[in-house]
Amino acid sequence: MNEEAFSNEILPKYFKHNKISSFVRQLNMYGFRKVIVQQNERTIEETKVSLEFQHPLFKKGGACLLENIKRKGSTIKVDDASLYSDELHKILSEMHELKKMQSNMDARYEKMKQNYSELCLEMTNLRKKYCEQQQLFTQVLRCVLELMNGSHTVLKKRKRSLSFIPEIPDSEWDHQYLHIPDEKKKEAMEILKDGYETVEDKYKILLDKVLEILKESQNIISSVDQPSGNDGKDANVPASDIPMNEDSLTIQLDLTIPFLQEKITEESLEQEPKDTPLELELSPKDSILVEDQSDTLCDNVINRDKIHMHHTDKSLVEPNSLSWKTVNDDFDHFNENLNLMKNEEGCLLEASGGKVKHQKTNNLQSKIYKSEIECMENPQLLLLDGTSLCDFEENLEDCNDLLLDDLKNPSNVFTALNDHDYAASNNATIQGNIANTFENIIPQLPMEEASEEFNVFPFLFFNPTTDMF
Amino acid sequence: MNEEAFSNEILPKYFKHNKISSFVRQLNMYGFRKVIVQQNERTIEETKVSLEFQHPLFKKGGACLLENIKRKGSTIKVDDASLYSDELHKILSEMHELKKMQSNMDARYEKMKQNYSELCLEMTNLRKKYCEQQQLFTQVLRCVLELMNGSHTVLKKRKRSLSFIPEIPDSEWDHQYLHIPDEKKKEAMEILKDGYETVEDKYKILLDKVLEILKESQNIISSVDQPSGNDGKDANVPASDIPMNEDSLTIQLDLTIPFLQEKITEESLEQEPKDTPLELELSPKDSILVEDQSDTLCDNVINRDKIHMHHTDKSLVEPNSLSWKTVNDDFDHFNENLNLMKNEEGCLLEASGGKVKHQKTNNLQSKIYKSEIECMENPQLLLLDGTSLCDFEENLEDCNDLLLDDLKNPSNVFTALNDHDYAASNNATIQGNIANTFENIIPQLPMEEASEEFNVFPFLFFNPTTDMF
Amino acid sequence: MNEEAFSNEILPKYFKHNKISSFVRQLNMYGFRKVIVQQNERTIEETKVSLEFQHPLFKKGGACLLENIKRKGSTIKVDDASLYSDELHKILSEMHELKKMQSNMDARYEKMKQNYSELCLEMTNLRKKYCEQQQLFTQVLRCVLELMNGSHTVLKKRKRSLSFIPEIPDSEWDHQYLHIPDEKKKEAMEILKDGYETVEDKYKILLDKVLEILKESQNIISSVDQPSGNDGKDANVPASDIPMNEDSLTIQLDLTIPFLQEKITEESLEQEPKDTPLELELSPKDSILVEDQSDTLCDNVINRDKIHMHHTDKSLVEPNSLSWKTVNDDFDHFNENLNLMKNEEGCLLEASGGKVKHQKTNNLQSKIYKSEIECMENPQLLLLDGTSLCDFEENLEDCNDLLLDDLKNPSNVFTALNDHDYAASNNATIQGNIANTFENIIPQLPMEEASEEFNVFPFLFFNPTTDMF
DNA sequence: ATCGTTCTAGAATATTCGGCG
DNA sequence: GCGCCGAATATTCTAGAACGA
Repeated sequence: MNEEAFSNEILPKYFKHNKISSFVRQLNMYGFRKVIVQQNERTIEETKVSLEFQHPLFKKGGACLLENIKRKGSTIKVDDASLYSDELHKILSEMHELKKMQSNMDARYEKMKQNYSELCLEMTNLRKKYCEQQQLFTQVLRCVLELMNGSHTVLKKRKRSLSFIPEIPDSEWDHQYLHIPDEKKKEAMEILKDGYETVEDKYKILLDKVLEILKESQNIISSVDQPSGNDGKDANVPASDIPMNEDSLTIQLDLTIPFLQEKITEESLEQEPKDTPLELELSPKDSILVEDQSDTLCDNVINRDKIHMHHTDKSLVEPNSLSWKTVNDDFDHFNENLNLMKNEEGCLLEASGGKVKHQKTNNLQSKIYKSEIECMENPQLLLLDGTSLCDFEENLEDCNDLLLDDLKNPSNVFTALNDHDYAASNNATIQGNIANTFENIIPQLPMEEASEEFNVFPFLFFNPTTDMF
Repeated sequence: MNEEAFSNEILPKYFKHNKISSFVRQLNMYGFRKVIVQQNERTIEETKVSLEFQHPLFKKGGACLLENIKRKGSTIKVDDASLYSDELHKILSEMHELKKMQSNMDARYEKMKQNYSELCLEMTNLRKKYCEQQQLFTQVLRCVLELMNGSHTVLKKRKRSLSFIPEIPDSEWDHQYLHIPDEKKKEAMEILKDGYETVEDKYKILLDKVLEILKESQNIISSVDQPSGNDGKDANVPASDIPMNEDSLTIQLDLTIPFLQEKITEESLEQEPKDTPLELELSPKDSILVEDQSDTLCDNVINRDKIHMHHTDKSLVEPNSLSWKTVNDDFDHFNENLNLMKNEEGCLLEASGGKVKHQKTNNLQSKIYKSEIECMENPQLLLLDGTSLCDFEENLEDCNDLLLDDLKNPSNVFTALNDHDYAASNNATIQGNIANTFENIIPQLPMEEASEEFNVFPFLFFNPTTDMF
Repeated sequence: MNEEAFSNEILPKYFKHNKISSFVRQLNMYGFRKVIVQQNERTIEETKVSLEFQHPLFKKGGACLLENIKRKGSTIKVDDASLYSDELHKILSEMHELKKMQSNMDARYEKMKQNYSELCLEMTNLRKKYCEQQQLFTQVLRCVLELMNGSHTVLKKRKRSLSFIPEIPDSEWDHQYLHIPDEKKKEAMEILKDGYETVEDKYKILLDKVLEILKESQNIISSVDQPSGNDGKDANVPASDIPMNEDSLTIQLDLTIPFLQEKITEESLEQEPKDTPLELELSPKDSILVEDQSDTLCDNVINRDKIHMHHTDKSLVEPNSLSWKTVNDDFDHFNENLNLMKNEEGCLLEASGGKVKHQKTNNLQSKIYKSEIECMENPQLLLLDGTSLCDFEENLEDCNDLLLDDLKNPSNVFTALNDHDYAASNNATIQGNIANTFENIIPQLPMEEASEEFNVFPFLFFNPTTDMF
């Protein structure tokens, strides 16, 4: 009741202080609570000095319970704030992780896309090459077949017109080649056929002549019985009226066999020098292949590819641009028709942004205050601007457009191919992600020496650099 | 009833004030409401001093209910807490969602990457095959051309050296080939010509011999009968002035024509059995097609593919490593030069990170509470870093551009290409994306039976397993 | 100094209470702080009752400063709230960002996947084409080799049967070819050899006959001088001992030549109509190509492609459907075997939903206030349907599986094709959307007329429309 | 590391004022 | 003008925090 007396006299007996506040603090710390008495029950005087505390375990005669009166641990309250804070931090860290993962995925996606593009390039290249090869193959086949057919045709024509006189063959040949019109690519076959037919024609001519000679000889023989003098008639038949004896035949056979051997030897000798450079060129290729199996794929691939394309494209002849011309006089200027065209292209990138708007509603107050509607009600508007998610397809379309653009290029396929590769590598260099390395095997074989006198395939041109037609 | 007395005497007993308004405020705070009486029912006096409040739980004899009369308010804090809690939980759940999505995307990406790698491998394989094929083709062409050229060269050399009766054949050849234009690379033709010329050489040798024999015989005849000297004039014209008797001629013609027919017949007969196995080979293939329509695609496809690749790659001969040698003495060791080289490559993927910054503004509270600045004002800056979203399309664009470019090429990229385009457009029409369909032309022909005795192409080796060269 | 007096007399004058603690609270609330004096500087008495507070703006004569002494607002709470709110909003906005990015990535991934699938299709097509080409090439090679071999074989047979002075050349040939080792498939060479040998055979026959005739004539001559009768010894030499007269010979030649001429005429006439349509088909194609260089790529390309496909596919010869028949009599009905087959398929994607539940408990209040259960509990349910993001991989996997399946298929390429189709259809059945359409055009073209006398490539047929074999 | 002491702050309620309908 | 409420402040009790024992 007497606050001052208590603080000054009693408190120092048990505590190091004489402050009621400190004592109250300890009471609170141990769970004691102030007893609030109704003022009406007491006098104003009493009210003033009310200083009464209570504890559920602090009862008269309950000494044993006192041991359960324990000091309140600290920091329990910290839980709340720290809890929220903890959760927030957790969330924030998770968010960070998610962001990292997303950016990671983005980067990977980019790499993937780049790789995909490169693969598309590869595919396009390969398709082009395939088409070229197919064309080439087709042309070669046509040539061969036409050759076969041509010889056959010639043979037939011969039979009709020539009968005996061989002048016609010449005109026939001319006729044959000059009149073979339109089929841009039948010449090959015809040439081959002509080849056969030529020999066959000669065979027939020989037969004719032999027959003539035989007739003649028979006539002579008969003319031995009854001599006749019609030798001069057959101008086109090589006169072989000189009799042969067996020895001459033997000699000739001896001649023939060496000839074959000689021919084989010649070919062998000629072949070797050709093959040797071929081998020589192959070895660097192999070395390239070996050294290309390095780890840094990107640049290697790009550079190698460039080189490769350079090789191939520049050296490969565009079959379509070639026309077969029958050159009678001079074979030295076959190369004049070569054309090498190039086209270059680029890429374009663009990006647009987006934004997100949002609001928040707090209508909890209304829930809490029973009868009060004053509490604010904040209807929220959460605008998710999803447009940024749109327009993703455009790029793809653009991509396709580029592709189509490439195809529309009126220039030949080679140029497009090279340009393309260059652009691709360029792109790779710029964007920096090279994931895939393709092996570009670019065999290079020595160029075959053109012989002055020989037949040219109508549509085939040999590329000495790539050793390909 | 007595307002003044109440405020001055009663209120201070229970409160620290003596204001009725404060007391009313407390009444309101605890849910008490003023009882409004109709004015007409009371006197003006009564109206003035009406000071009556009521509460649903404040009833006579309902002391127990009083504990349920609770103070309103102080809810703001609680509101906040629960609100935050709610939001936190929302955020956490969303976070979970995002994590799930990301892991999902990661998995998909990994699969995609795997698929892409496989596709890369495919592409590499195909490119290698293409190169091999191209090389093979080139070598074959070279062989053929060299063959032609070789025979031609031989022929010419012969003609130049022998030049016996050479007028007609020479003029013929010259004329014929001089009209063939100026191909830079005439080797092919020369090779073919060589082949022909070989036979032609024989023909010429035969001719020579025949002429010699004829001359001899004529000499004999003339020496028998009446020696004449005008036979040697027409050196190149086979003299047929020698009469023949009917029998010999008839016999010869009979021999010749049947021979040709016989030959044809032989071929026809030989050909048929070839075709029959062709049919036989096709039928099992069809059965395979039928049975291949199994459900478990993945493993089947993979295994089959592996096997297939195994076939092809191992069986294909590396053309470059082959050199053609004309072996005169021993042909048994042609295979020693075979080399099979393989190169393998892979893909690499990498990813880099990015980040997004953003802030948010919440100024709604300020709008609601008129004059109070307590309400939070959270100026926020929401930065959408869109760059991470940018530049995604470039690669795809490039890629697709290449592809489309390829397709658009007006040049004769071949039917296959066009077919492709057609399919692509069709697909595009359906799905709106470009899906390309290629035309699959897969010719299969029966294997020819190998004859025991035949010439081997210098660079070609046949793989019995794959039925390919 | 006098605590009790102060509280009982002064405080009530200015406050509604008389408690020093309340006053101190207010002092603290307005920023006043207790002045702590060193105990050694004061007496114990002083220490006991030290009750001194200070404020930086509470100075003597500084009345004007007092207005700056402000109550510490209940701002802590607001601060907290806004802080949390801020963080929450940040988190929410970031969440939105992440979601956007994820959906973005999803979209891109889908595009990528689609592109990849298309690329896979491309790859498959190209591979198939490659195989076709390879097969074609192989077959052509086989044909050529067989041709060579065939002629050789024929020659050999001839030689064996005729063997008139041919020993040396034959042995040469034999030696040359017999020692060529074990190439399992020498048909190509044999075919070529056959070609040569055919002529060579004729040459040899001619030689034989010439020799016979010469012998005969010599015999005649000798018989003129000294008749002898040893003609019948050579059984393998066609007997030509029956004399002929000139007329019979002439007649026979007349017969022979018209036959050949007739054949030539037939071929020429037949050839031309073939070539003409070829040209006619080519010209429109070219025009199409030219006009395809328009800007609107997609549709143009598509249409062109359709047209082109029409061309190519219908005109390309299906090798499998062709069997080589040596038709001697009628070549007019080869076209009847044309077949055009197409298959279309697609893929389907679908997504299903799911949900996530979670709750959170907030019992912080209970922790703080020992006996109070005021703490709120706000169970929440947050449903996020994330399952829609699942199952994306299936498509890609299917795609790759198809591809790999295709490649691995040990069976021929046709099976791969079929499997592919099957897989595609299967896929479509499972996933239900039509994504990819394959066009399988298997063109069948008429067979070329085989001429009776002239070697036809056994498996190759020329397509005049596409100008390809 | 716990507890005690002291000062300060939190928390709930109380008082007062002003405003809105 | 009245009833009710929001808001600021006041009062009281309790708790946090720093420092020392």
